[in-house]
Amino acid sequence: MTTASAEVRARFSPSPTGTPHVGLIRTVLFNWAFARHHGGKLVFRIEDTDASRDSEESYQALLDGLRWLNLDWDEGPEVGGPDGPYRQSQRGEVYADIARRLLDAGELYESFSTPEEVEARRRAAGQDPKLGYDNADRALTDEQKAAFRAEGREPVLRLRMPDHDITFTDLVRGEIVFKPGSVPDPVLVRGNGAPLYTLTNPVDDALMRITHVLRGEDLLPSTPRQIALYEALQRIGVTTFTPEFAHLPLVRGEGNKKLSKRDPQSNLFHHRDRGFIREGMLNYLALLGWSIADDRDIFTMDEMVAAFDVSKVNSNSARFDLKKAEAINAEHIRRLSTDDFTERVVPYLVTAKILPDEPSAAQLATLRAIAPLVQERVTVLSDAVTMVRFLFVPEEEFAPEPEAAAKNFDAAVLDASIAALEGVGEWTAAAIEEALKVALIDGLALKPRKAFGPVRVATTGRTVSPPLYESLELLGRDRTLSRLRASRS
RNA sequence: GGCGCGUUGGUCCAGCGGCAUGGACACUGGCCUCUCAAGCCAGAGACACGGGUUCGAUCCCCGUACGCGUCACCA
Repeated sequence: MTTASAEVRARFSPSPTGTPHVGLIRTVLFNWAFARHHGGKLVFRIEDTDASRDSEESYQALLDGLRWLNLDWDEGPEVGGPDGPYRQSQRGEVYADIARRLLDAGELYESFSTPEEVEARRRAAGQDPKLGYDNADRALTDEQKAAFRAEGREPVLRLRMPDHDITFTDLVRGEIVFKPGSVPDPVLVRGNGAPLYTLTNPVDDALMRITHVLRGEDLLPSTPRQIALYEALQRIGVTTFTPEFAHLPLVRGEGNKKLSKRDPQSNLFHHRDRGFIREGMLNYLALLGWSIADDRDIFTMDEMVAAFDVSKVNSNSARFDLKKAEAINAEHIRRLSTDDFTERVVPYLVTAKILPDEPSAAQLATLRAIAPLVQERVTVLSDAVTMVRFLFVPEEEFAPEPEAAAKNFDAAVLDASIAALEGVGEWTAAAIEEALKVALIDGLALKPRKAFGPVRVATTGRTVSPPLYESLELLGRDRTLSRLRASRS
């Protein structure tokens, strides 16, 4: 195994099936941070060799997700590069050529055994059929092959695994050894000539001169056969080195299993739709197997890039914890400027029909005014919907939550509030506060909780709202008074 | 079952030979307070087990248990 050139070249090579999974995005993020940290290149390649599972929608969703997160790549779809095309479905001739050369060199051999035959042989020998292929076709004679062909059988192409230990130093886990015989000769090309992942993935990594492969731990058992292929590719002159490997911890869900694609929490867009912001999502994902310091877990992507060290990645699996993710997200939301927050929250209000598709300048001004008070009260952007609804809802549609009204309405308090607010001169939060305190705390000798509860429910409709005086100022005198009066009828 | 990886509070991440441990989330109590948050203070809570190496092991080695991954003409 010789060393690579100095430039770091990392890659991510997803298969476009389904919707982007947070575990996949975590892996992309680590590759991205690794490449950026080392000033190297990040290659993006699409592994769409299984037409029955891959889809264009999934491919577009992948691009959408990565663009949302601002995870950029140096070579790949849409940006091009020297080693394209970057979709494996368009690289058929590359794989056919290499497979032919490997076969000619004796690295691959034709195998005619069906899975049923392999299983039968295992059973006949008293072995566990789960042991898999038994390498029985390694030494087929030309006559035997001709006989199989005469039966109409099409051979698969298998890689001849070496009979020595395969040892490599995983950047996360250290030295890992696989003994000869523990990995059966894998199929690289189907009977119909179609190349499989087992061929295309290492071949493309070799052709794209990838120096570091950071991927999920679930791929650790497939590493020995890939290293064996690399060694074969070196013997036929396709590449000169074997990349380094780093197997990142799995992302688990509730229970202990790998976070399932069926679980909504695994869906990146589910979180985006709820109002995770990219800064929060990325920060949380980074924590799944890595930490920036022992006393800090809020950071920016610039900080992550500066600090990222793949050898510091934890080797045990991580659990996706929504509560922690939300806490991290909330912290990043609070760090946004008021304008930025306002801008980002608008689409969520539009989706919820709180604002029209084209909000008016007045509506945006109101939103911006309430924004700082909302900003520190949300964990995801969609939380803002219920907090600001009272300011934008058409007056005829406004109605306090029945339960809150039943519990909080108090005729004496509401009457006193109406009288006090009618007398307010300039309609400001400070004046409103003064008037209500004089009337309710001093006048009726009420505890603050008892005093303001009815006013809050009558005007905002809910028992929980942004701070009351500021809310009323923004609501305006007319709507405040009419809602208070309505609560008395 | 074979192969491989892992095991520090409920969860995530630190500590990797020298006082049983530090931070975050969650939880509990308190302060603040017009509600809810935010903020501040306090509290509870962990080194899977057994051997070995060592003056000394959470840390190094071996074993056991448990968990997980993987064993396709999917990726």
